[in-house]
Amino acid sequence: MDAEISKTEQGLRLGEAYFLTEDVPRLARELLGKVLVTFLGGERTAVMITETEAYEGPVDRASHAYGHRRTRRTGTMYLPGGCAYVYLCYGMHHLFNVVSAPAGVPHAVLIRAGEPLEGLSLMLKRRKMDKIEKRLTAGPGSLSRALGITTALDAEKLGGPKIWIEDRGIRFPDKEIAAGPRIGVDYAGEHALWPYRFYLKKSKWVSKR
DNA sequence: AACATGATAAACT
DNA sequence: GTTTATCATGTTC
Repeated sequence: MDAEISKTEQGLRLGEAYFLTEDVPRLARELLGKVLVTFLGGERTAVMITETEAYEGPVDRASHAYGHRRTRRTGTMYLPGGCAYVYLCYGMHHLFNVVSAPAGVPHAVLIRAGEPLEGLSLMLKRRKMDKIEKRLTAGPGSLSRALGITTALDAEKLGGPKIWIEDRGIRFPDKEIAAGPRIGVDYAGEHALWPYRFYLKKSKWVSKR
């Protein structure tokens, strides 16, 4: 079931205040249905967010900022909510997170998947694919590649002009949303079991069922 | 040495 | 179609 959104429709850009909450699991759930837009090199691409994960900084063993760890990489998460945290994973994947909470509280939401809405041909080109299929934008590394997001955007504010998030009024009832353990964080012990991953049950644009 | 992954191939059902 | 194994890749600590 594809979201019905015209190519030219615009939504309300979420401002910094939206991202200042410390309730990062709630924010992760709220971001489902929001529209992530990049405008790079004069070209625009957009997806509707379908899968997210919350990382609760200091108290979360799965977070890079567990125990207030502060390094060159994690410093970005201590910025005020509303900017991008982009880092390189496994040497080749640029993973995009939304920094959350006020300055000094290193919470973040990993955006794991989305439904393609705009700039489909450019997304295909960036992914070196020739037809639209799930793997275009399902999975955090694939999503970033399709949207042109790299570590060059680390610490970039989500107010535009390069990258922002819109509310186009798309809403989902709780019964259409699944919550479960996060992916690929087994090293975090029992914290890996926290139900901090959220996704749309009915969407095909999700990395794993 | 570890790491918030993805592509591919081979061996299943 | 699905599961499973393997590996590419480079920054961080």
